[in-house]
Amino acid sequence: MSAKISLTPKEGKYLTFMYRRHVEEDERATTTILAKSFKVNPATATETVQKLAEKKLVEYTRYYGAKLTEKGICEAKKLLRKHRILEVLFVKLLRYDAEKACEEASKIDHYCSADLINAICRTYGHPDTCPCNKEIFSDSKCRRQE
Amino acid sequence: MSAKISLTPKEGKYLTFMYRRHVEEDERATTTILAKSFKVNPATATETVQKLAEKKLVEYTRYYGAKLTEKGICEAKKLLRKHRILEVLFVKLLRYDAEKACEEASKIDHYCSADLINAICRTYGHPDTCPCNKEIFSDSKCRRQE
DNA sequence: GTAAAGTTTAGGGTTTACCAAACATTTTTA
DNA sequence: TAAAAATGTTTGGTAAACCCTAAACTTTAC
Repeated sequence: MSAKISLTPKEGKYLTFMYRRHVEEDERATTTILAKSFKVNPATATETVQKLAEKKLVEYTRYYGAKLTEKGICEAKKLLRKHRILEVLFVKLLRYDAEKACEEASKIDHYCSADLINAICRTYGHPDTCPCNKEIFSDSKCRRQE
Repeated sequence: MSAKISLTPKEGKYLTFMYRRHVEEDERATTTILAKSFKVNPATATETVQKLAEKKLVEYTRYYGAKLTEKGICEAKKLLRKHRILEVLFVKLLRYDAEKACEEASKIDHYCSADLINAICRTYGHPDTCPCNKEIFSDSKCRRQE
């Protein structure tokens, strides 16, 4: 049993943002980039990254930047799964366009239980990509409970 | 233009709880009842009710209890609409039972935009009751944007 | 090697949501 | 009806989540 990780909504947003950099770009996110992206003061970004480091979700090197740990990657994937399954729901059920789907998903993804997300996932036949063609990570509990 | 009301998640829960008492029972909610329902210290319930009173959402009389104002009823209905539309979604789309649907709806109702709720409402043909047969209040913007 | 750019620290601030203990009011009941 | 019991409020905290400015420090690029 690993200690349960409790993420705040904002921490979750940082994590998913960093995941994208991590896999799509050059591996690290500087606090300045984070600060600009989230429109906050650099000091605030530093603070949040340090919180994530305390929780062992990122490896943080002062003046250099941060990089997700295995644990961080795992959490980011869980969140991205939620986000992307919600996007699928909004596009398929409500005919939202990808952008609007993303916007609405962002408002609630953090608050949705894994159970709820899995139920949606099953309903749509375990989609493997979101409306903008990004991977939807799988959850071992999802197919098992069919 | 009336000043925009900003409700915290907890305030929203209090408001909807009080709405039920207001229409289904004896019109007032004492702080003790609220404290018991939300499993908090009576002092906390008093504090929250006072916040709602400041926002003119309830009429609060010390040592007696609180009653929703027109504005409070209006806000409560907006929240209950969100909650109940989500319940419909979870029951119809995911075959959740009413209780589980309620539980999951409670986690996200506060964060869902009126737009999203209306889109779901349209998809299900403007249902007028939730899975437990309670009224789903209408939103004038919902049918208009068909 | 120094100046500019980038980053962190220190010290605050606000809001939300709690609690315990002391106090005030209302209700009950003996 | 007066005192005890139940109810409700005030006071004075705590903690977490976000956010900021200003000053100090480190890196980088000339």
